[in-house]
Amino acid sequence: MISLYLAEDQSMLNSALTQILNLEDDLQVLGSAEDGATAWTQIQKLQPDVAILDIEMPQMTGLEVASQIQASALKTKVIILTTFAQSTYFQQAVAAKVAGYLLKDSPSDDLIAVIRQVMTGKTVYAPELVVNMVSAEHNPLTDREMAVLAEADSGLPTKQIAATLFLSEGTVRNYLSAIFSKLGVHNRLEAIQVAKKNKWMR
Amino acid sequence: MISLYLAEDQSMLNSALTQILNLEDDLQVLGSAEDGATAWTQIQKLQPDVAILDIEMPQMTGLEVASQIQASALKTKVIILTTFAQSTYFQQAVAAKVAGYLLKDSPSDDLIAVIRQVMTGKTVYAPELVVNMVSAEHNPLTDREMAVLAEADSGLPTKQIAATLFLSEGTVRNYLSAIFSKLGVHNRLEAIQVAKKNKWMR
DNA sequence: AAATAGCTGTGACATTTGTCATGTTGGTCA
DNA sequence: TGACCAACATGACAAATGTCACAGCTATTT
Repeated sequence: MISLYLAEDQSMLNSALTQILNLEDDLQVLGSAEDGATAWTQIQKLQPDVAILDIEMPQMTGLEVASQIQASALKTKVIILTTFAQSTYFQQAVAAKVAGYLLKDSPSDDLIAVIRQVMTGKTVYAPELVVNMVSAEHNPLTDREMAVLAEADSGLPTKQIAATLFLSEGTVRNYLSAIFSKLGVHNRLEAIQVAKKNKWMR
Repeated sequence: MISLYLAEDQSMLNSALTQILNLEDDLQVLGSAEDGATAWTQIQKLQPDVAILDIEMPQMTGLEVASQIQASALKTKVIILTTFAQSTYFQQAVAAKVAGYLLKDSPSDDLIAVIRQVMTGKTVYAPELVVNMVSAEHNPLTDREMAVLAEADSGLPTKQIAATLFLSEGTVRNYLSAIFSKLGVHNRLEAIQVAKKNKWMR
């Protein structure tokens, strides 16, 4: 019997998955949560064989919970279950040594299959991710440039950006100009869009 | 026996719901799709008692499918199942005379309950929506202003906006200026953010 | 030691953006 | 009919933004 814990903040999916997982003879859901913090507390208490974690949840992300599990050397194996194939998320997940990474864009039977596989010691990643990894454009912007762009994203004018980052206005304009030429655009709005499309910022 | 059709583009949820709905003695899922277009074709063919539709789907949104169903005078009742409580979506759904509007932020048992209720002729809306409706800020921008803002959102400079909307540059700047003063901001980026936060645009 | 890359700055300039006053036209509503 | 508002426009001005060239400083790499 494989014991499970499920953390997923979308109630509809949470309850539906809990039910179908419990239908399997060899699977048992010990509990479920709709936010990361309660999930982490419960996981420590229940010590399930496998924790199925969504990434974007209130209070604590699934990735944070995964890191905690790893840091505490629990025997619990982690499967990340998320919507998007963002390579940054995936990289963090690999860093936290998760046993599986599955997209919500796969049928529920896949989840069941993955659960059984990780219990045999295998590591299972959604194939979409590996493809995405290699083809992912790498961010040409420097840390400082990203910082400036992030401020610009909140709609601040040059003066405010300069103030919050302790730079001169000229420098901020220079950074923005450099960003534009690197990204092949001519204004802040477009630059932000390109950066978001490439998942360099959210 | 109540016959159902399910349109939901997230496979995980689609397959999980299909399974648990089929577990109920009085419910039967005739089929399911992951995009609006196939859903609409299938619904015409199968004529289910109830169609459960996600809104954001490839090819055709759930709201479009709902309108088609209404226009064709099918006996199929529609339940919209979606993530966010956006009042614009909700209003469109009401306009399309849907029988139910449920958030994914409710457990799957609620869905089952709602299915049975709409079959008795009731109309069921998630309570969160009614609350949201009254408290929702209404959009102070005119149609034309919205059109300009939409173009601005794609990062186009004034000249391009003017060209695509067949306006003079001055008019475009005027509209933007009017928008800013209505929204209490001073640049495009902020205006777009306010508009999106208030769900006036996506 | 030299080359490279990132970080910071200045100054000057052209262009774009935002503001304001003002006007015409057409539709709606009391 | 008169008041009002949306749509569209011009012109003029101030402010913000974007571009370019140039330069000094500090790490890191070769």
